[in-house]
Amino acid sequence: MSINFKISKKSIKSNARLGLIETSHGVIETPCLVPVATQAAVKTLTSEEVEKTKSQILISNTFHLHLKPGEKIVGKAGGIHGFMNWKKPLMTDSGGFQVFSLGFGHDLNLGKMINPKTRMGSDADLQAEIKIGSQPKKLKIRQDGVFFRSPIDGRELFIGPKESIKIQEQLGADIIFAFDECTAPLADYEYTRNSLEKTHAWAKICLESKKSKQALYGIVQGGRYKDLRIESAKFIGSLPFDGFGIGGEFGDDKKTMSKMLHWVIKELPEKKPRHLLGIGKLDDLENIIKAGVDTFDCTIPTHYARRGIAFTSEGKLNLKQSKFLKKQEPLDKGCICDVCLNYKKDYICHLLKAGEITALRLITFHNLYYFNSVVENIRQKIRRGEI
RNA sequence: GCGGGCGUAGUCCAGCCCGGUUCAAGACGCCUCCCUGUCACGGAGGAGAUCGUGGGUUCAAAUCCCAUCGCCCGCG
Repeated sequence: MSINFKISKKSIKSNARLGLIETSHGVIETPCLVPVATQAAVKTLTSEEVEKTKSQILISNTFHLHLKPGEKIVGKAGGIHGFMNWKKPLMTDSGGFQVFSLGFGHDLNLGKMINPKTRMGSDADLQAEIKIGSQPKKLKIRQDGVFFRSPIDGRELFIGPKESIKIQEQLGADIIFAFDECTAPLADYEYTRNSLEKTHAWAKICLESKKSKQALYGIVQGGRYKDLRIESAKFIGSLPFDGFGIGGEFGDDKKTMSKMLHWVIKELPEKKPRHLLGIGKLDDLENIIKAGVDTFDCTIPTHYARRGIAFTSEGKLNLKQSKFLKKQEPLDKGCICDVCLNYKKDYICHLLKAGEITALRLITFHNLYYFNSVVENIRQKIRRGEI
């Protein structure tokens, strides 16, 4: 079966809504965080442990699994579900983000958000705008798809909409995404428009080439340009997708993000689920949900955990700081996750300083549980009509 | 007792032989910040030594000389 989306409540104070996404691997309560399992693993945790963090669905990556171990291996193992022993729903990202991250993102050393503090490039890079006709150094973006260079052995490989769908069909996630070009934040208007046209053409090809019963989400792009965002949302929204991803950049502050999401979400069909790709700092969650986002994936809880950062009701804590060696208290006083019930900051700080990977496991577990709890609370607030 | 080696930031150590744009480099550690469709052990920045001690040579010494203390290795 594909998926079935039911909206159980719509807020009158915002665009927030409560819903259920039914899949053949179970039901997801939305709004919902989608932890990232790029290579068919939430880094540091087993699938059983991830389940204990109240995670409902994971997102894996087409590009990475295609390279290693290859979709045939995963397919023979019963798809990603069987391969990683994850019994709940799954998504796969299409590889579209890698068009950006391995392309201009790599060249200009930038992330999806422009953050001048961390831009390490030369002044020329800082000024650079990506103009129409320009190509990333390591890959070729063509009308029919993208020539990548394998980060593993350097060989060239081609992924376009057909290829991405075919791979995703073998990977077997419940929800798959159309192949897109995630536009770089420094792309100028003309580049973004041109890129958008490719993403739109690819969206149609993805719909046409899909043979499975997996749910397929189209992806809205358009960069920071209002007319392009609206145009993209109207176009992608008019196609018979099962849901919609919203990709690309969203400014670097909450107001901009909300504003940009409103442009898009207003144009998308009310009755289909919306997934915000790659967004989800703790501070973003309530905003994006109020804007009408149903699901969103983000590496923040897991990635930051591996840098020793724990998210708590007191904010984010850098557990590597020596002061935590003196704290005999859980990461978060109010948290009832296995880690907070059993371990204290002093021990986790020690493990980090000693380079023990157990520290990363404990923080990853807590962060996921904490994020999922925060989202659960937001669902409660919507249910009670508070937001 | 004799001969040899060593003594530079919290740690390991570069520089000394050809004394002056290195009055001090690097690594680890420490501190702060950064990381939004993934990158465990990453990026940026910062604090920290006046070079064992005393004296001498010189315009100028961590770098040369003398003495002294401490440690190490051989020989007695």
